[in-house]
Amino acid sequence: MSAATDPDRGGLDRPQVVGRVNDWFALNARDLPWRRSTPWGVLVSEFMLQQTPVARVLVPWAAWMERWPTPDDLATEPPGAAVAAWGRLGYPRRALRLHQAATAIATEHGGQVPDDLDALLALPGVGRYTAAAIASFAFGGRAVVLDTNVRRVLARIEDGQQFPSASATAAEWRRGEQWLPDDDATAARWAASAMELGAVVCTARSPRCEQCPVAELCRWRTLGHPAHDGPPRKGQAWQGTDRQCRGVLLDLVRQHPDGVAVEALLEVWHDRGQAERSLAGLLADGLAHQAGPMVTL
DNA sequence: AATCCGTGGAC
DNA sequence: TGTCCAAGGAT
Repeated sequence: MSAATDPDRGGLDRPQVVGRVNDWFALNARDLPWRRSTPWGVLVSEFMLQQTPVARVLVPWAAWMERWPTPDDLATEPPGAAVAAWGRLGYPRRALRLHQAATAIATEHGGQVPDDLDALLALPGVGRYTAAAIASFAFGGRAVVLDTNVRRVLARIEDGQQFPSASATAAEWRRGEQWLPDDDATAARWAASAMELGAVVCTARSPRCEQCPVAELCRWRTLGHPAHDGPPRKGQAWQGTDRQCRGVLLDLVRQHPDGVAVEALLEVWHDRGQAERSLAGLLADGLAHQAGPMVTL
């Protein structure tokens, strides 16, 4: 069966799409600083970019790399320094995991970020996406890089759907393998270009189809941009949650490098019981530490 | 598999 | 103004 008639591909010529998107990327790639950095710089950027937009990462990433240019530099310092430097990027446990990853790289990999997918996957805070991203972006390797952008791009081009499912399925990872060009260089380029397309053109809210290099090949566009019809995509609750409470508490600790009294800390949240529970969680997670009546990072 | 885990910008 | 969503990972 030819590629043009294979129903699994929706009549899509995948190599043609890859070629067009890669050509588009060659002319339109953003000049992001981690794209001209070291493997460590790439790793740091990937941690920071987990659920955090590029625009908010640029400044903290530069400061981080200035202060800790290598994994050894970070591993030498206490975890609290990483949490402090993380600032308001969100999900501060990522700072802890980044410190743990740096420590593992220092002790188990001679201070060099590994280029092997399995070795990367074994690092704290590195999952399937991040391992593939580092292998591909930092080392030019051939790996399936499947993030929210790529998932949305493929859902639209090939499935004709506005949005992919809530989380990546085994079928999507298999399909990602089928999309992957044979040679390392083209595969690495595709990994970056597909993500870039999703990030700046094929966006979730307002896709810029007029700027898309594969608009005439896109099934979603051909079908007239049908709205999402699957199960409603539920947003995360926020008001009054432990997450909000933890955020408030940790922010106060962050603002006081010399420590905050437990009593003063618990007073900033209206629900005493929830504040106590949240503080206990932060302490258990290692995001905060208590010495007598005082709490520090 | 479903939930939890921060923060801020865009609309 | 409130909702949505952003280069996910761990449990």
